[in-house]
Amino acid sequence: MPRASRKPRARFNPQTYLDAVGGAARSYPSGATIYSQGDLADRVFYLRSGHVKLAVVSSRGKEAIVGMLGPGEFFGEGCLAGQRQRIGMAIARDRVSVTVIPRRTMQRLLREQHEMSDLFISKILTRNIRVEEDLVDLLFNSSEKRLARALLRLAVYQGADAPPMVVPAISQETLAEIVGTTRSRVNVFLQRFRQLGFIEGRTTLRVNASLLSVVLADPM
Amino acid sequence: MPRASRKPRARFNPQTYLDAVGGAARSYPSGATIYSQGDLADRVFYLRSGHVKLAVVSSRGKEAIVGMLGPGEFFGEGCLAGQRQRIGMAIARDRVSVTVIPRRTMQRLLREQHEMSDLFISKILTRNIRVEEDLVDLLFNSSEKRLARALLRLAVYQGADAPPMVVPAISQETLAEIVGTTRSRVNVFLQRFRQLGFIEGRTTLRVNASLLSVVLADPM
DNA sequence: CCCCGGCTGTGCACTTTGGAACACCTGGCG
DNA sequence: CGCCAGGTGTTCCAAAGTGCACAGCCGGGG
Repeated sequence: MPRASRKPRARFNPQTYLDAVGGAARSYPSGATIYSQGDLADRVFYLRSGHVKLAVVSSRGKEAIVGMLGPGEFFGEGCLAGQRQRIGMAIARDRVSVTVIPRRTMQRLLREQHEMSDLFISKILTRNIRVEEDLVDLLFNSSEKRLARALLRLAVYQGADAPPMVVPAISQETLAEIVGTTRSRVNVFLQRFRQLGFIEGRTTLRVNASLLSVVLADPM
Repeated sequence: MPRASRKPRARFNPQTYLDAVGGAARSYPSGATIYSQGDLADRVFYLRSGHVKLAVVSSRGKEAIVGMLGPGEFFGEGCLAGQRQRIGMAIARDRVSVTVIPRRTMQRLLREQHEMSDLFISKILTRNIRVEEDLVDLLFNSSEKRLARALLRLAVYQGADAPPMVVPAISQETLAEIVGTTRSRVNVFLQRFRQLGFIEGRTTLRVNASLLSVVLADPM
């Protein structure tokens, strides 16, 4: 193989390798639980299509969202670091299809396929950075700013023409869990943003990114 | 080499490999800044001895501690995921010696040395889990519980005889930054813990682990 | 021996947040 | 057509947390 080329991983499809080692395809309907807290942790998942939320529930019922993943991401990788049980749960947010790789297979794959391990490391590091960002966000910013940040992150660029980005329908309840606060609070802030013209619409809301980011800049 | 043996990484010294690729040794006095926010991110550090704190400062001066590292850990690895600038700072907490590896060298090393990449992945995943724990801790628990948790984590087992573990001298200010609250608050809780007999001593404080963990179990 | 800086002990006013309660809308379904 | 479920708009109060101010303690250096 031409591994002397300068950027060998410009387009690399991990699926090929995962299939080659016999990774099992599986799919879940929206809302299905892929694994839950306490389950045996002995495989890694590769998210082929759809979206997955990673959440943890506290002893007193509250739920916190620690990650929202899209296609091409890995999850359940804690087992590679010696974790025996899942410390959180993975829930399908829409129709999801994954490839399941047993722990040892994944370990072997990471050793034997450079590109695979490159990709994996880079994904993990990126997730790591993301979680750290969330941590400092939580430490530094008020719920209002965190909500603004979350909205900006959730918003997707809708074609080249429309500047107002759009947040794919999400309940205030879920927003609250992402931001780490209560629904009533989210509601109040959303209202405020609406009145200031930062967002509009009810279920799927349109976001004026440049306006909304004013909230973040604001001293307090 | 006998790589057929079942547990090849039982004792694996990464330092050998780091030296082999020309990793530069460097050392810092206590309190020195290893890198700071905004610096060019083009190398990875391997912590040979001493302790390092990873912190982020907000636009309004507050400082948050996102990690406390000990010997054998990597840091500054964000650059492997395409980060151009350091998003936080690394400070030596005592006399520290590190090995510095340029980004590309590290990437090559990770591809070519299985054990290296095994080790690295496992370290990164562990850190990841740790940060996620902190995140949910912050979301679920009150400052009091977080402080209790932090104390338990900081405490080190002092020889086989003495059940009371010991927290290596640390200022209330730093504790506050770790826990994510204010010093006055930390002070109050420490006082409370003292009165309940959970801890004793002033500068380096002795911790009664089993008693202190009562705080964590407590409903509220 | 005294002063100074750094850490600790404490009180207090002000803000933010959580949690719960209640009315309202809207779409689906019998 | 009326009911129900699930999400939304709104309000309120007590609990938790922040920021600040000020006093005390303690060790080291002039």
